[in-house]
Amino acid sequence: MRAVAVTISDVARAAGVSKGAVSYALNGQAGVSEDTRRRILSTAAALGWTPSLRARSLSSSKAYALGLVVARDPKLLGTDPFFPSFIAGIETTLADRGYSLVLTVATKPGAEEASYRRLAHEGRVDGVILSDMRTDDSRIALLLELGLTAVTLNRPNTPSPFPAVCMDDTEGISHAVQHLVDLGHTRIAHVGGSQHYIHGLNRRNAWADTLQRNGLDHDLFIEADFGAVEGVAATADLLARENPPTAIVYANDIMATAGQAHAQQRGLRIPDDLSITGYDNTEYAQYLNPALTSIGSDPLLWGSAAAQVLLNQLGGTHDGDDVVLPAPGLITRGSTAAPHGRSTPGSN
Amino acid sequence: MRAVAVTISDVARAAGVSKGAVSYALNGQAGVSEDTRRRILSTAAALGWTPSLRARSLSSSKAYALGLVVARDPKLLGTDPFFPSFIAGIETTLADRGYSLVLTVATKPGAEEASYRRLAHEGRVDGVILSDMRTDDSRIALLLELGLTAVTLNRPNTPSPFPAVCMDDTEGISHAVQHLVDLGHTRIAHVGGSQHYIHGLNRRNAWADTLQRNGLDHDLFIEADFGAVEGVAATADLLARENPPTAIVYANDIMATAGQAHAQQRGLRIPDDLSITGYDNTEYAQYLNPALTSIGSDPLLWGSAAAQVLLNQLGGTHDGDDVVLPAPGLITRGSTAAPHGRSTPGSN
DNA sequence: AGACTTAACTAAACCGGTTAAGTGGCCGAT
DNA sequence: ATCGGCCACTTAACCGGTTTAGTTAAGTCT
Repeated sequence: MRAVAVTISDVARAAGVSKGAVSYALNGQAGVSEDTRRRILSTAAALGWTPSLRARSLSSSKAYALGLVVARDPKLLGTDPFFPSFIAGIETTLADRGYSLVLTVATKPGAEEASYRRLAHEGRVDGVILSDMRTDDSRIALLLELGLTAVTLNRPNTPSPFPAVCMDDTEGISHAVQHLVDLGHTRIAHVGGSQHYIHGLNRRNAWADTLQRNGLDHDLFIEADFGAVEGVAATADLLARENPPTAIVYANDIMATAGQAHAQQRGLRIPDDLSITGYDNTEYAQYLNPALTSIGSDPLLWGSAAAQVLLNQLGGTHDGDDVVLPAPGLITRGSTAAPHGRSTPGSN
Repeated sequence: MRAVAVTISDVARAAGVSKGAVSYALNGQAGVSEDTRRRILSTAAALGWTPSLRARSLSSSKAYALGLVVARDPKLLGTDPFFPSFIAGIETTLADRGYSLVLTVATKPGAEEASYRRLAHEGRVDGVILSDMRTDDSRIALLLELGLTAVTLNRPNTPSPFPAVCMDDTEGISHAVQHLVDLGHTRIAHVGGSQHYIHGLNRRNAWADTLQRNGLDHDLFIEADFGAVEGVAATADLLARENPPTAIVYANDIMATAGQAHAQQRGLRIPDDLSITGYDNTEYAQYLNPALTSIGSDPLLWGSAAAQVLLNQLGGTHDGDDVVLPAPGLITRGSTAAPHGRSTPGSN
């Protein structure tokens, strides 16, 4: 077998110093001369020593890990392309800094709070990343109670002591709506996500504001849950109205995809009879028939940035400001066109 | 502030015993009488004491965590609905047993091995779950070298000392092919996933075997990478042939979706001119136009079972046998029908 | 030259558990 | 009665780091 384990004592002995000196040298603290530090570090390297994470954890009361609690209805879990990429982004930052990610999935209502409590109580993590912010999000108070540091994705609507990493939802939706208006649409509906989510709310507001700026009504709104089933129901509701929309802006690609299929089954041609836009620019969006106009966010970047801010916050080197990432842009594809095949008016 | 921390010493003092006795009582070991054990445990409960994970980790050389390394091309990461549900399944088992999941995402070639090495070297985890088994999978030797325990999803093709949790791929594909044969198809192609994966290989073999059993050729095979882009390319290749297939069995829903859209853009009607089947039964599959016939696996169950087996293995209570889960079944939808609108022949 | 800092270390306590080794009391066997 | 053995504990070492409280030698000030 290989050398079982080389400890700080082995290094100290080999370098002819005390354990304490090795610790100082390792952590870049005062207490050893530059010469000695170099000597210690080189003998450490020669012995192939790395400090034990566990021992370090115990004596320094740190976990060297971050937590992410994903709260999702089991049905919606597999559909969202956000998390895998987001997590990959987190990893790119963490791996470099010797941190790990502890992931928890909460599929039942009470499980989310329990997860945070457990992570904090067991000391599994030093901080958590809060995604899917909700209005009056109870997690902020919870984390304060638990003494966990955090970073939030976008700024919550309640006072929060935690830094936020922001990626604006509204710009993309505004572009989508304006794009439809420019094409000549006047009855533009919105199938939103749950309005308990800040981003659900933001997207709706951006839709409404842009319509208002163009002097159009924003009464064609239906709230759904970001899932395909409710996306279909909302679409059915809208299309059954006396004066149905000629375009629907969906809050994500899943609902848009489901809505598009439903409209087609009803005999509508897309985009001629109905224009459709999504959000997320999922991989399959471009392979739908017709390909889906969507808004392409960057979860990888978001994850990487969030992890960085949180680590800096933990290290005390964060300046306290929110970090603002570039807003996702509109990707125009075949699912949007002028209503009833009319050509684009000269606006824009 | 709340009580800072109650330690084993506090409990020992309160119960009038030594630290050791408390430890014995906690871990159900011999060394204390039943009466004393109860007394200790009840004072522990009264004080709200839970043993420190960190201290325990250090002295018992265990991490109380499992690892999962997801190796994926960044482009394919968001598309696969498998992992979120799979992870949720793992969680359901872990949470009950006080374990946590450390997740790593490896997007670059060398990163996967580095991840395993890091998890082992830092002692972050006690064992790992190996998914996406490959032929001659180098991870098995790697984990043996690193001294990590593991469980594999399906049995690898090389000797492996680790227990496997199996969910048969071949049955679903056989059903799909037989279903198409029964509808009257004779030229049934397969767009497979990467043949480096055992499940890519299995699905291809199941397709070929079923055709052979029905006296049909199995020469219409193209290997792709489970991604949409290569799915389209493979479809284009097949449809451009002199004698194109009337049905295509894809190795997953993403490629099937992309292939379907491509065929439709070429002017083919589905299912009349071309039948299509997928694999995974993704959420959006039923909302495609037409809805996609697919094979519905159960990642949640798989994750939960895998975690259970691994924990038992770690605890020494696993019997060493592989666990076999029910094989996923075929879900028939609108994307499959008799070729050229002919009615189903009388078979089956 | 003596008092006082300060740099560069060492020794030992500490984090909060587990566990090997030791101790006293009770029991049955000789 | 006495010895061995076992039960129910206690004591203390240990896991591998961090950190506080010394200690020593050299330098500074007056």
